[in-house]
Amino acid sequence: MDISIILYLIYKLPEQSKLALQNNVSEIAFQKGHILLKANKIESNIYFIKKGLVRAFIERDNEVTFWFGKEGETVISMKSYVEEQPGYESIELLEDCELYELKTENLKKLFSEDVHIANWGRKFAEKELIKTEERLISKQFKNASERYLELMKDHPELLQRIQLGHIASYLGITQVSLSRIRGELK
Amino acid sequence: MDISIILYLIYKLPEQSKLALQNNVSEIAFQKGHILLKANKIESNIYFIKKGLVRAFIERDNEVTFWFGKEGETVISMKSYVEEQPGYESIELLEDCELYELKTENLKKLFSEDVHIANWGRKFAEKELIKTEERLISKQFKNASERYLELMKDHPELLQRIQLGHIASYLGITQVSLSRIRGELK
DNA sequence: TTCATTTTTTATCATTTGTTAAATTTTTTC
DNA sequence: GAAAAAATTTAACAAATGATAAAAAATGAA
Repeated sequence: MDISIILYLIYKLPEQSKLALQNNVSEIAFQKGHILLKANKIESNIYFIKKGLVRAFIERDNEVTFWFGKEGETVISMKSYVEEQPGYESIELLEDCELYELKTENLKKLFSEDVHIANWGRKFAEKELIKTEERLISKQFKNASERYLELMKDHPELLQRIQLGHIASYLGITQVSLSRIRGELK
Repeated sequence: MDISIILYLIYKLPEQSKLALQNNVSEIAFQKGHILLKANKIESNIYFIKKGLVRAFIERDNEVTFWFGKEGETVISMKSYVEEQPGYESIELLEDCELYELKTENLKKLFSEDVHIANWGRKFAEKELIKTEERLISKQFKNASERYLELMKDHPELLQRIQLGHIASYLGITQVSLSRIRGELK
């Protein structure tokens, strides 16, 4: 997915602002397994996924996957980006990826200079917020089985591309529980 | 809490922008029990809490409280605000409240005109996003008992001000389970 | 292909949380 | 302050999910 489309899907920018933003973006590729962002570190870049698939995970006693990103999505350590503090998540590439890279330092400069880009940044945060809020509510209302069906309905392609251990973790259950749920659905 | 402080806690604005924003804010008071925002409705105002306490809840088969707002916090139907679509939550006043009211229509006009206010709006969404993300992660990592202890630690005053049925719902468990957890902690 | 490794499923038992109903405590109203 | 209403706790049993181990299936490397 081209960068101009990715930016547009967040918020339509006037031509000049769009170019100003795109001029700060460079292309880069990494292989499956690469760790793109590291936990407990202030990250200085954000990425847009041109092609491929990644996951965000947090490690404590166990490891929990809490986000998947595919083509068109933004890879970001939110805590680094918002508070300039070490983030809690690492990002691992689940497939070979082509990415667009943007230095947050440059982005923040553009935010202060260009009202359209500031509103683009606002829309980005707002849309991410809606998605996160919907997941929180889903978790509050639905049991594991219902959340699995919801994922199948909303993102069926992820089930083809991601191994079930990660899916289970994302759903907030163990892999064994997910297998049981899948078994019961047959 | 005064409006100037509330706005400042989100993002420091230059004097002129601050006044432009404050000029669109009016004061209003409602009694405990009042429904400030209604689910399935496109809401046209947002509110800042000067004094008092509110909850956001969603009704389906059962009713789930998923947010509490106290002095200094912003009351908003995020779906209305971001997507101009009917929101899923209602807001009920848990105490008599003094509020600052702001028409989203006016706010959006200011976003397009004033880069500082656009960045204020960006920061607002970003900070809400961090809070929501942290709750989602807490839900993924911790069991009900741990989440209760976390709430006691981070917001002890809420436990004094809010009845346990709402707290249990917020934690994602039944009131009976919460009582059991409290009993075991003694 | 064949063997080794990884992923997924199945089974068993333990723990957590839900459901329902009743008892107790607290708050509100008169 | 007494009665009524609302909120909280307790108890008993049911259902969902976790933990551990082992079996089966799928994938990858030589």
